Amino acid sequence: MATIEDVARVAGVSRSTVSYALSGKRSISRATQDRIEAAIADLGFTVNAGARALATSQTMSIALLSQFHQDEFAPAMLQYIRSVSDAARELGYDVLFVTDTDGAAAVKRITSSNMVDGVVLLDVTHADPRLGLLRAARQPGATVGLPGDVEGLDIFDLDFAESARLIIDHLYGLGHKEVVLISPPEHVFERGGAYGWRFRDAAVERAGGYGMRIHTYYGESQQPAIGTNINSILDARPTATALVVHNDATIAALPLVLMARGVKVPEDLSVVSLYSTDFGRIFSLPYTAVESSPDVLGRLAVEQLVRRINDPGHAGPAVVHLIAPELRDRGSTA
Amino acid sequence: MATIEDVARVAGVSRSTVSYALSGKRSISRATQDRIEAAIADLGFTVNAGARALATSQTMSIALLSQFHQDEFAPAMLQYIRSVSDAARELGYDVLFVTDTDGAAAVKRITSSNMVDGVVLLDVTHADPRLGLLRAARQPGATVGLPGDVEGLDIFDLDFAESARLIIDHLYGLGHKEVVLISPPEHVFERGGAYGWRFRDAAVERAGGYGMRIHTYYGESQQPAIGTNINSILDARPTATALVVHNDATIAALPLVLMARGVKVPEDLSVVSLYSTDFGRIFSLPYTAVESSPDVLGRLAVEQLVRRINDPGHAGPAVVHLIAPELRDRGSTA
DNA sequence: CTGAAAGCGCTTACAG
DNA sequence: CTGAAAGCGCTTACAG
Repeated sequence: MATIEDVARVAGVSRSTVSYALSGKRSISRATQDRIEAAIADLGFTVNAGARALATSQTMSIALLSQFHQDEFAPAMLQYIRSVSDAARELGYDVLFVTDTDGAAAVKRITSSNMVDGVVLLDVTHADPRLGLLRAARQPGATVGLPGDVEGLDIFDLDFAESARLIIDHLYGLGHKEVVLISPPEHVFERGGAYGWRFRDAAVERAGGYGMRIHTYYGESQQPAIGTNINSILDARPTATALVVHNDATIAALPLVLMARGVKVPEDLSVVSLYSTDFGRIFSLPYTAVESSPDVLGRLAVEQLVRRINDPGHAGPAVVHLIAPELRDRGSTA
Repeated sequence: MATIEDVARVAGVSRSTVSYALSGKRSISRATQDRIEAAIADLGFTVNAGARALATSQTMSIALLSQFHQDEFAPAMLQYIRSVSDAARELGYDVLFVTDTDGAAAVKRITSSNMVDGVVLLDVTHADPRLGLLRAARQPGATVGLPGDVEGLDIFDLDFAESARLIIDHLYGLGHKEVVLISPPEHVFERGGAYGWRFRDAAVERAGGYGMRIHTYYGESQQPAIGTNINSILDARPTATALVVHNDATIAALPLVLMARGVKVPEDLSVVSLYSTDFGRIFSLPYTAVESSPDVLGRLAVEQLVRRINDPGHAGPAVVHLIAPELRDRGSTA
């Protein structure tokens, strides 16, 4: 493998001159520059990333920590992973993808061994054990997901409370008086999946303010329980005119269940949900829904993280950015 | 950040002794060992991964290259990514997750800058442009997916031809005489997605040998084209008694389409497909299918890659491992 | 059982 | 415009 030393020798200059020619951090004569470039091409030289990282204390990599919970529905996850990965590359960073079961230990391992310049946390829970270790790390951290304590990290998430209000407002505007809400599985709540109760509590409060009746249920995460669950909920609430689904696995299974029951949307039942356009396409979902914007969230987190990496201290106080929900009307409400 | 130098000073020994205490590569007296461990704990020392990599020429990372084609159905992908990531961690390797649009350039960048000890390629096509660069790299490479030229790399894939035969045999055994096959989208074939024709050609040949009629069609990759496509195919072949689906997006949408048509499985139509158990669960698919085993494939690729990393030259000639298909009977054929 | 020193491949003040 | 040298934080022959 050619090193900078080899390039220097072939070009007849010093190592430092080659290094500066590479970085452009000082001016080099035309002739020297040309000889160096020729030598680089001849030798097929590429900078050794590890050596550069050691010398500069910059790895040009960020870690992406993802967790795979059994009670979570995987298809939505890949969109966050992709958006983080794409955004990172655009900004010149590589991505260390970390899926260790023990996320807290992974944060410690990755940060203390200096493998990355920053960390993005996905699937953040209310009292996420990874947060403390990330705050203690010398690298900056950003999360997708709003934890209970936002201190010292840049937080990005959809505004789930506002999403719920937007949906209730929409249904109220259409004259609905009795609504059913299917939330994430109970396990998600127990685990501290705050998006579950942020959405539900806001929906209940807003509906109450309008004098609407709202019945809330936990959803399931696995078939065949999902189908059984939907059916028993609909059986129990025959007078409800609208169904709000805040649960990926449930909304994915809904078209089939409703067709089997002979329920027409929106004639017999209005349906509103929360998912990304891509997710909707994957599952052929025809429902009006709040856009969950995984692409936007992943990108925002990475951009802010890179800002902190490049300008520690000057990037301002920690940010909590809840993006405003948008309702995509697909005609499933009436 | 504490360095090995700090640990040495606090413990009152030399850097080399600390290093050996860490690696266990030479024996250390009990007393010295204890002092070193105490110093490490006091200082919260962790080895700097980059410095170690520079000194040992081992990064303890592998690259995972994934491509996101528009005509491919994303949900299946995450399972390969997960299995590679999990297997790598179990073997002590971290994973650099690379999703650059230009995969060939990414292979070059990652390998020539020495960021990883080996490379796993996902979504490999017949004449994949990444292969040449990976062969030219000094790091070993493994693929999930069978390319046209298998030279110099370890290849892992499902035996799609045998999968097709298994399915045709199964249908023939049940007395079917006319079968429809929906393949991956035409774009996948054009792009060199060899699994498409390996499956189809074997199915056609085997069916021909049995005197069965088989009608082959390309599937679609996006709604609403998927539904339209399925309906027009079924309309065109009313006398076919079995449907073989080798297409993720199509099989995911099939239950709804069949229910809408009032087609009962297996009474009116037998259905056989090819997907993983997890995939089937996500889409609530009730069909008999060949297990695609993403978890097994990802793991095999990583294990072989690590074998090569640890024992270059002695790990034997390049391997082409096509795993034998298994049919999971879920009662969707008669 | 332990230490001093060279080396991994870069970058960057310091000097001229 | 360019070079010699120190330093990033480790590992590992070489010596004793």
